[in-house]
Amino acid sequence: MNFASIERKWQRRWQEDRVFEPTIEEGRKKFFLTVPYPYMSGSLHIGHGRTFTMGDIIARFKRLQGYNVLFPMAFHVTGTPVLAIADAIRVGDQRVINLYKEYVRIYEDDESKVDAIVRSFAEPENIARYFADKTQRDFIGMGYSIDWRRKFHTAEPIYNKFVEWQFKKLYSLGLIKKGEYPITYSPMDGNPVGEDDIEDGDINKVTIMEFTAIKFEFEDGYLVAATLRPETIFGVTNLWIHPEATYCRVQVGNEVWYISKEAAEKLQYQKREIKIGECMKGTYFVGKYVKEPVERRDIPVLPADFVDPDNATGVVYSVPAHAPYDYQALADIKKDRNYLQKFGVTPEIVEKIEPIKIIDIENYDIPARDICMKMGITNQRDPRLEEATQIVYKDEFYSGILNEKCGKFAGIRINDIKDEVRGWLMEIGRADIFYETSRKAVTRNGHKVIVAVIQDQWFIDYTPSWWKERGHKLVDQMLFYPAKYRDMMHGIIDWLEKRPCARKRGLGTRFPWNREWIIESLSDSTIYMAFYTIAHIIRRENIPAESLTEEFFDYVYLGKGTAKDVARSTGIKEKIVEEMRREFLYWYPNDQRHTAPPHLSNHLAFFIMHHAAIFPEKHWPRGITLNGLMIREGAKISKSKGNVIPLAHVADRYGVDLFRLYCAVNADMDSVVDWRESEIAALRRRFNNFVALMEESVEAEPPETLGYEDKWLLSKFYRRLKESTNLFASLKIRDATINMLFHFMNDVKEYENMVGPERRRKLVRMIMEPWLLFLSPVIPHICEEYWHRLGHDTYVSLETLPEIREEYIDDTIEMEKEYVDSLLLDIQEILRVSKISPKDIYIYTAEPWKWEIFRAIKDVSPKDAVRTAMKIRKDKSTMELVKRLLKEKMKYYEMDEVKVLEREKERIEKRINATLHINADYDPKNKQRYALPLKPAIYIE
RNA sequence: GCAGGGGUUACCGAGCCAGGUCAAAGGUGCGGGAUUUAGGGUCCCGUCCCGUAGGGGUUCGAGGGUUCGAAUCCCUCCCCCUGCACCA
Repeated sequence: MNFASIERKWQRRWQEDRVFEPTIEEGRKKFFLTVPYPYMSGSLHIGHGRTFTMGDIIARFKRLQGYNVLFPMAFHVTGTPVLAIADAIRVGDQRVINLYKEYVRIYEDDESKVDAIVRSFAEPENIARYFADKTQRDFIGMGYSIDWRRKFHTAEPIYNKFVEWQFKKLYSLGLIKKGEYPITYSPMDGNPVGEDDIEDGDINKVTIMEFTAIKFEFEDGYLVAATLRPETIFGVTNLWIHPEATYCRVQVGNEVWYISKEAAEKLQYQKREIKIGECMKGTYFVGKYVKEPVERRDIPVLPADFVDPDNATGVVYSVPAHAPYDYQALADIKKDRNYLQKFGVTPEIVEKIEPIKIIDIENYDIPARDICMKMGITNQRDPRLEEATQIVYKDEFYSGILNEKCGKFAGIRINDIKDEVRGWLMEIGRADIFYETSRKAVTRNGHKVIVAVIQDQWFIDYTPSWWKERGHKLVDQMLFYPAKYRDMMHGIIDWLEKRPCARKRGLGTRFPWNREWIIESLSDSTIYMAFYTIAHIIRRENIPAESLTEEFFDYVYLGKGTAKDVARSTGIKEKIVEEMRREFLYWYPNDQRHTAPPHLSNHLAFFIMHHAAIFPEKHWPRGITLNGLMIREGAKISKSKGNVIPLAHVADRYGVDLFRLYCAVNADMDSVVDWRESEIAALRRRFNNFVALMEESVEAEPPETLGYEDKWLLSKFYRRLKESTNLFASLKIRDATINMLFHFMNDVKEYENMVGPERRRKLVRMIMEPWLLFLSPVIPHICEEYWHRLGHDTYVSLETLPEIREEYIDDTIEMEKEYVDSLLLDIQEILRVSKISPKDIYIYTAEPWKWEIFRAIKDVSPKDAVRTAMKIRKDKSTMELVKRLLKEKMKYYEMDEVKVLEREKERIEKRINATLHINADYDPKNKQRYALPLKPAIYIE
């Protein structure tokens, strides 16, 4: 059977018949499901596929439940990556060109065509358009039930107008602010740089460190040392400076700072009014004295090689009691008198320096000294000093307490005091902030990356309490699955502060109040689900972007003003304006947003907050569901690992239904699913078995009368159908599918063993329709195929859930089967252990009095069971019976054991190949006395 | 560091939130058998240890505790994974 062609056939027919293009039907319940649109910097792979697949499975299940389902999709192109790719291709970056050729080859065979297409990618629009087009094809090829009429991409003018509207709403609520902000920046390029622009930025992230720059009085100004541990200022004994590095006199506002040349250059990008004056070698400072800011003690400036002029200010202050580097440098210098003399420093200056201990901590005396001795470090160039620093820092941070040398901060834990010390130093004008990158970084072009402070950065200010309150309220009202994410979302909302919302580069929407800025990509995709409700009408009517004014959106989304006025001012027909308003009112709110957990702290938080700010409560989103990521053979899927499988290859290499089934079944929604070839093979076998069952029954006639075994299978089927319907409805898609597919297929196997394949064909035919219906959300193509081969001319994709035929669910029949099965198991175990080859098997059922006792104690607590039983039949054997019933944990069920055994006699005999004797008088080992109700005694010869 | 998640019988992976019916689903692998089976298919049985009668023993990262009873609840410890903003 060629699954790929079956899949394509149904996908084509769904498209042709516009099966997934819902229209509003007043009075019919609707369900509006969204999955975040993918970013179009390349083609998608199976890892992305999991989320869209789960979304589609949910959409399809909701249709089965009778909802009018809208499941739209669009494409995200906002931001710098697409732009950066276009730039790289334009300048002939071979690495990028090859990567994109790989992408394009997924879809094109002709190599010259590949070349041409990739060349066209020099224009970013072309990248967006090409991959949007191909991704749509991929999605159709995955069988997703998407309404494509509503698609758009985020650089389109009509979308820009929508985003502008959103920002105007936020602005009028006072949520758009302007201020300073530090970012990573390339002075050579004159641009901010993001992760994508930095060499190895994705592997080794560059973050921004906030150093405290502490000013030590020196000559006409300050020698400025930078630190990440401002609280150690109380223990300063000297400064370190690199003797060979260049330092400059810098005018900072009305102050004079002495810092390294590199630092001075960085400072130009961090502060206004910086003037770099004359420069000098580090030796100029060596041997001189500065005043520390707390007690204004004079401390010396000493030379040290470990100082990096290209890190922070290039000046370091020394706290030998607590910093292993400082301790060791001091020790080295004390040992090497010649070194000092080279710089004209008298050794006595150094001799006098003793560590000043300012932090009390258990198990340490002088922490820096202790750790150096413990680790055997004897030289300031020892690389283990880094580790030593980490250890001391960690211990001090968690359990260290500032001692009496620390003035008003004495007695406080480091943990709690860091920022306060800095605040205090800044207040008294002795400290400032100096930003530095967390590691040395260069752009992909090899240009240096520094931290710059943007002076007029636009922010969205998430701090207003009214806004957070609304956000929390929204979160409380919505469904979260898995539920644990609700608490997390509350935490995220609390944590949100100001967020830059515009950049100078990239594709997207221009900032309404300053056209030089582009609205940043996560800020432009917060409430766009609303845009889906009208996008197809905008297209159908060819409405120009200029008509999509603030007034227009105010009416359509918020009901402000009148359609008539909007029509007059925009030139859109009043009827059409009304239609869009109706469409929005019908579909909104977004009932469920399905995505993956990485979106939680960014996109989903903004999604919630922006809805909370802009829309009335009745249009707040109703639910968020999340599935875990997909990995492959235990490893993360990534281009750099070379283990990517494009979505476009799924159909041919695996089969779409198989992929969907894997997504549904191979892991719980919230855990990681591992795409492993060995598991796929196993799943394929079982999927094929299912298909074979269908194939063998599609032409069969259902049975005319029902026997005991038939009733058993029907009971199993409808019981599982009932369970699985509930499981699915509560989003336990995995459990529902396993139950309905694998567990039930095992039932069918069992059934076939009892009745043979002919009968099985007939019986399966009887339940084929409900079975196909139920499985259709997960494996829609094969279900559609057999649905039609059964003669239906509707689409299984538009059907409703099968009826649960309660009349077939039969406890008695199932219990009787379990009874016989457990008897068989017992017999087989005896045979295995005793190694007898049986000729005759004697079964002794429990005597009536045992049943009487069983009945009597079925609802009695174990404690009172014996007493209750003894009232009925005062005998030692009664007590023994009760004890055994309790021990075996026998569950009460009324049954005529003999009748069942007589009925099943032949089957049991066939199964174990021996003659069965029921309650015969022959009982040489006196076994009957061991018989329990529902657990007969057995004797074998 | 902060936050979240996890460690289950050869492997993957359920169960644990609502403690007992859990030696612990299902699959894979492995062993045995069946099928007029010859290449991987399907079906049955077994797969922690012991056991010539359906039974017993020891397990669910380590160590404690609560309970008549814990893989499941509480505490401590060890190990692993993910996210932490201006980036889509």
